[in-house]
Amino acid sequence: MLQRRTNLEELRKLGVAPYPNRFDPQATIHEVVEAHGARSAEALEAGPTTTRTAGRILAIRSFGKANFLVLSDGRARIQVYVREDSLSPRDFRIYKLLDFGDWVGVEGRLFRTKTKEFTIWASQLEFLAKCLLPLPEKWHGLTDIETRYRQRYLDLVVNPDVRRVFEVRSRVMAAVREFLGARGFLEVETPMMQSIPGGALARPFVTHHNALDIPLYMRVAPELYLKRLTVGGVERVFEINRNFRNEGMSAQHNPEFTMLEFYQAYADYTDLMPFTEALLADAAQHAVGTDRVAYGGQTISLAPPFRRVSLREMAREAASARLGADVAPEDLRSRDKAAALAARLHLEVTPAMGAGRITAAIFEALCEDALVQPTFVYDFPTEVSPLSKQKPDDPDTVERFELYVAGFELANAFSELNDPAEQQRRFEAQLRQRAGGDEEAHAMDEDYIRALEFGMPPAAGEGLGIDRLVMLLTDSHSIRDVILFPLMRPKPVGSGQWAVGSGQ
RNA sequence: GACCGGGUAGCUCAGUGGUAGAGCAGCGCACUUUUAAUGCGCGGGCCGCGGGUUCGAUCCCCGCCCUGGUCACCA
Repeated sequence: MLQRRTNLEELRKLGVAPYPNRFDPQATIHEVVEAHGARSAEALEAGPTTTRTAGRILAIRSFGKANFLVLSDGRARIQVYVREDSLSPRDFRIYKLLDFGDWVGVEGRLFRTKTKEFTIWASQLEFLAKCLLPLPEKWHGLTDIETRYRQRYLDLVVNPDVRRVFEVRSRVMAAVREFLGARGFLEVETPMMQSIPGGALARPFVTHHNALDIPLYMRVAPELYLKRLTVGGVERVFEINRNFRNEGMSAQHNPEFTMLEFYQAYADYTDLMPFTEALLADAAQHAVGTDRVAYGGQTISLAPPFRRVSLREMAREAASARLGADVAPEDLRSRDKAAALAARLHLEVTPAMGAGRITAAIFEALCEDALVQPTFVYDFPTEVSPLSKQKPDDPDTVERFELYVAGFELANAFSELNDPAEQQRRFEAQLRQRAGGDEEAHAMDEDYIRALEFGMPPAAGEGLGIDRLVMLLTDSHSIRDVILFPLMRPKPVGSGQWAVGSGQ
């Protein structure tokens, strides 16, 4: 470390700016490799090509008069051949002061070494920035998971696969926007700070606005605002942005996560199933070039159509299988019978839980993990779906589905409840659950009721977890692997320790 | 929140109740096409923090902090 500072001072003495303001590359390293990396030694000899590029030094190999640098632009790497008699005395003195991790620009002719390595024969060297701290070791790299998340920049420097994950993520976002835009959906941004958090059953983060002296909540979902927009006549609308939920963290849960929500007027939940299939197949095709993805040693096919099963039927079958006895559909309809069934399955049931919540709990406990290939689980109990529309012939059931893939929930969609009186009753039921100790129960939102009273067209809406989709497409098994700066407990930058992540 | 594992050099990791170890990285020298370069030499540590047991603790005991995984809740 001291040596690096000494080298920086030596550069200054040479009149070399250790942090110059700009450099003019002709091409990125990635572009140079793309354009010329396949050319043979003879071809490079016959048609000499000079290039000018820049990157971070990932290796220095010195052999007396023959010296090699490996530069990276974060996407590709290229070797640079440095010899004293090809450079000006100034540039060679710069070379002697380089450290692993420094940023440099080079200009030179492309060729292949005796070992066929594609290489730039440096004729000019520009110093671009000093790396004062040692980078992780080149062979084992950076494997400490905590440091990888806290100091993602080091992870990106040393682990090339990490860059790929975030390139996939970027393409997923672009493909989703393109898909929806092409179908007439308007992208909007709605409040992330809300005075009444709503649209999902979850505990919010609380903050405070000083000038208004009011509490504000970080949104748990954009749902109620997007539906207000359908009231306003925006027939197709979507938002991709962060939601915040003040709950536990796990391999599938980060306190802030990115969700796509979209709403389509005049449609119901059955319309969204083929729509979702097409959206996912398209996103996969654009992001990774295939709709068959490897995940945890299994192959998951995102090719339509996906399997469809009713939630009650799945819960009933799974309970029957677990108990080795036939469970009748009625056993999930009455509260007493459902509670007795849950007890036999060793599931915890609170007094506030009705037959619907118990059925959902049975499904989650027994069925979720087994849903590896994409599966639409449809027809949820009304009790766990305060914003969904009931089936015309069955008021205890709503028109709702969740899409499960690889054992986790990827999307949640339903025919939107647009009857203000019924919505009022649902909110009141939620308030009773809240009074019964359920902190995730939905709050009353009178302005939302009023909006519905102005008339919301029939519509179907869906939320889709972008982080989880990226996990699926990149074979990532922790949500932290697809979020650049996942939340970490703040940690001081101690002696010898590196810096902190987003928890700072 | 519960359970299991981890915290030793910049990085990756060994290790022991009695002066703290390796590889890589760093520094010096040699070397004109190497690529985990090689060879020789040299530096480098509150062994997570606090207490206890002990003549003596990095090691044993207790507590705490941080962290990875699993489970519970959630998308």
